[in-house]
Amino acid sequence: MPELPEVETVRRVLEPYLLKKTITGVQIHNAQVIAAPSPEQCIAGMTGQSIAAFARHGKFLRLLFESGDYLTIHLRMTGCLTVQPQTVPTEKHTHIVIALDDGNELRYQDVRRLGKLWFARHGEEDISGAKELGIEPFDSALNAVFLQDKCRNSKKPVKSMLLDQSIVAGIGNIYSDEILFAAGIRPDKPCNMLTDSDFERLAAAIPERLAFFIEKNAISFEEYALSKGKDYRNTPYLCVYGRGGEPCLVCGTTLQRLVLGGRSSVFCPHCQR
DNA sequence: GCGAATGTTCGCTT
DNA sequence: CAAGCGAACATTCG
Repeated sequence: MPELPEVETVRRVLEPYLLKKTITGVQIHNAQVIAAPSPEQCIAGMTGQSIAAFARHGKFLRLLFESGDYLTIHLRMTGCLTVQPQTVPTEKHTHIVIALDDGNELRYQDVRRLGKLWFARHGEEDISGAKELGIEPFDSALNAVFLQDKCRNSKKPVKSMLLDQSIVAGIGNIYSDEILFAAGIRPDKPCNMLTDSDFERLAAAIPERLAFFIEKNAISFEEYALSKGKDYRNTPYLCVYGRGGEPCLVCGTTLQRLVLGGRSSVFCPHCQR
């Protein structure tokens, strides 16, 4: 459950089932996903805590406790959070189970185990990397001038700039391609070659596309639980991602695939310049 | 069997 | 020294 629209969907779906709940116990089936501190400290630190908020920053999720302590979660490629009754058997690859006082459990499942969780005390330095994030895509500070400033001295492909979490937080490989398609810019166009008009269209396309996909991802708690948190409703609405070799939905030109920074990128050579 | 997959970080080479 | 690669993490799927 990876990019900002999916992470925001998880947050919205689970939030009502987490707020005001108290943690009655924590099971760690695989300590590999705990980045810090030790599993014992995580269990001792979280047990008895009451959940005050469930927040998102870029692709990070954070459980904030009444005490000011907090648990930061990054799902990376295949991490997945669900809230299920204790009576429902856990799925394969469930690594962390956080029992709540209403009989439900917050479960962390991750096939590839690339995701990470960090528990931290109030006032303790956050080492998750979340504080190195750039601005949120929906922040009014995200405009053409902001992007232009970040791109001034860079010859990097514009797609790499979009994937840089320290500039704009939350964009990943799917939505960077979708944003560039919407903005009509080739993913390999160097940042320092972007025109004023490119920056304007890019600044508009970022929040527009992400908001569109958050809306398309909307799902009820029940449906989310049924699909084990793995329902990817965005797929039917993707214009370019995963469609290399297929015709462009706008002009019919065959979509091209290329590799940038080790990530596959698909674009329309006619619509994107 | 091989390559790729919604992400990030580290280490090595330009 | 910055930028830009590939590898690593680990598993599944086509």
